[in-house]
Amino acid sequence: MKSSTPIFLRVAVASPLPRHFDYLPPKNTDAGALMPGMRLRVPFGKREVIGVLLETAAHSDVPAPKLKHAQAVLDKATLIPPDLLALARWAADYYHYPIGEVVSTLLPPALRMGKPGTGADRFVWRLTAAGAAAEVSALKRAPKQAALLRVLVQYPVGLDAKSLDGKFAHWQTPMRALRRRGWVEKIPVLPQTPPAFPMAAGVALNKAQAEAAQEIRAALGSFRAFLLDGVTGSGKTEVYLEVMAECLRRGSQALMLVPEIGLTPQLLLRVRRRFADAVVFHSALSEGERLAAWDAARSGRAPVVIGTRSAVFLPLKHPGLIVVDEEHDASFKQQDGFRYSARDLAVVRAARHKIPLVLGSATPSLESLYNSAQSRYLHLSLPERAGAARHPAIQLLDIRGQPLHEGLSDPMLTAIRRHLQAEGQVLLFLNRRGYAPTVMCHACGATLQCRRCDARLTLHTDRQLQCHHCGTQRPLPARCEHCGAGELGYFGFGTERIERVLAELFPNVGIARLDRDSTRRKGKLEALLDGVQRGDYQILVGTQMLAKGHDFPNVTLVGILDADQGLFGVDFRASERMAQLIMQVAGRAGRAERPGEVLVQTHHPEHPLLNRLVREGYASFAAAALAERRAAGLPPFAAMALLHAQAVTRAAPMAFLEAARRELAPACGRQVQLLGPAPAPMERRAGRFRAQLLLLAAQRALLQQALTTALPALYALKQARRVRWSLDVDPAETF
DNA sequence: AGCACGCCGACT
DNA sequence: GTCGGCGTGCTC
Repeated sequence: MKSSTPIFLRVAVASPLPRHFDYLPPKNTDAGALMPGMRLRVPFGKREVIGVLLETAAHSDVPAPKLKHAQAVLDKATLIPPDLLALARWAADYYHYPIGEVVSTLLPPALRMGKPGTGADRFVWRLTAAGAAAEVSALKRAPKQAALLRVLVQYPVGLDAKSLDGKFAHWQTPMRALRRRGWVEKIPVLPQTPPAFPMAAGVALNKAQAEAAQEIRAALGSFRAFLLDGVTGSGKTEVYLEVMAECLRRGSQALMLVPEIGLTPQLLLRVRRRFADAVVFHSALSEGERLAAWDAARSGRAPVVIGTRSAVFLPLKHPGLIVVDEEHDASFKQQDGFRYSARDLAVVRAARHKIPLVLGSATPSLESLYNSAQSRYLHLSLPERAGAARHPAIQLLDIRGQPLHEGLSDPMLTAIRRHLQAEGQVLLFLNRRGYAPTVMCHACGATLQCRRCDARLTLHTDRQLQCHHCGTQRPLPARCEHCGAGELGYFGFGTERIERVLAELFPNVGIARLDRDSTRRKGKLEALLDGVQRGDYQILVGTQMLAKGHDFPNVTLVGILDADQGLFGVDFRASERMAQLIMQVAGRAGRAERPGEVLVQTHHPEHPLLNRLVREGYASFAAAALAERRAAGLPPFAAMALLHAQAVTRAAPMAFLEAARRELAPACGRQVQLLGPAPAPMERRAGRFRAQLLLLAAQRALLQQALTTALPALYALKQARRVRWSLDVDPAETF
């Protein structure tokens, strides 16, 4: 039946334009069958692109002559479920990012490019009563139909497309013929609540774990956010698994988000051991694997999905629970393009689904601690370590004026010897890879600089100079490029240098170095970790790679070689990061019955925050750090946004931001502070000059309002054309 | 983003 | 004489 009222399609088109585009329905299409979340092929300028239908509307603001017809509908049913589409629209608003790009990031690449959704379980074909009674001999002149009929007879419940593909080369045409005869019917399969996912029994929980699990379990079926706070080894994972199991028993799916580096074989093994059908989702999957995982989540076939940041956008047929493990981890925040926080979106998503959310961490972000204090989250603590191990004692080593042997103080070396003699393993943490971060000419004092960045080059043991900011490499020159003298000295320490020194000091001890360089080759990380477990190595030297995800049960001494880096960073979150890193690394020690020892080398043993951390623990540190944030009017006590610009010329970013400030100022009023513009602390990076403008407001709504008001004008600025600019709402780093 | 149009420099 | 540099404009 044709309707006389025109229908307009609001379509999200992947383009950097912050709006949707209106179209007329495709010709010869029943517009009533168009559902939000379907993909459309639409003409866009001079080309054809894939768009996603956001909604249909009875009117359009676009002048009629401009409106074009969509070309075709690519999906028979809604591809992106309405709840997810709504989340995308919310996120596009919140992050002030173009809706087309946001919707595009929801889709796995295969679907983005217009390939058909797998749809394997959406329809089955089965014989009708007439078909079952039919004589195959009546199909003598249609052997393909006859063969198909013989197959279908064996499957009274029907076969889906995937099964048919496996049994029959070109079944579509004969199948259509059989349907015309009325012998076969095509039935949509309503993905029913998965009746019983196979699930192994869990381990017995201790009292604190059981209580935490009980609190969360009781919230299933409603929205409630929990901050599950427990030191390394306190058994957060068992609590997650227990609640996930209950979620599955109720026929719902559980989504678990983990940091990029946290998706370790160890964790996967634990999850898979409990839930054999758990599906993994991360950006390293192939196109086909991503599509399969996406579809498994969407159809409800996947009881558990475990994935990194982007998994927060997976469609879920029966959402029941979201878990964010290591919620403080920086990798939940996308750092380019659509700069969303998967952790924050998980909270929003759980609230919209009316399901519980669990944020877990041994070192919660100050944001989450603040939200707990405000009673927005329920704070659950797992106080002690599971098993017998005690929390390791942390001790500061004052290295001011102390002799250092290539970065290692006497007390540190003594402790290393002592623990090695006691047959313990030693873990040394230094968040700087390479051999030496500075190469300086002894004759003229010039340092070797990256040509594309305002940064010094790091020397590596292969005598290559590497820029850790843009990745460029060049060989170490024989003489100074400035004065021609051949007196280049190497200053500072990286993991490679520490490794070499230790090899000289402890010639008979196995040393493993774990950093991005030593684990670049596939399988190398696993091999090193296996070696550590087997006891091939007694000393581990490494970067933050050591802090995350891996257990080192025989490590009894943890040495943090340089705690000072984080104390005076330019970013207001530097001390929070350093505290989290120290606690995470410290947590690697003493997993077994042996108590661990943690030594922290510092030039600032009297630093108040560092002292709080070491003497009283992370919670005390966090309270002090939060008090500082409050006094300074910084997040989480204020809402922040960062307007960032970069260009090959020095002037363009500043010119754009000056103009942006003029546009923003009236919208900001006195309630929203504008700070800057100012060149970024490292102004030039990878050949581009960078600058930024900071927006700060006591109330988030005011900040959002100012951005919403002024942003269209920013897109229209002529200075915008000369730069690459981006807006970062809730920036994780202020550069 | 992509794609086209448009106006000024060094080459088959 | 043209090929092509990137400034400018536009996408329902």
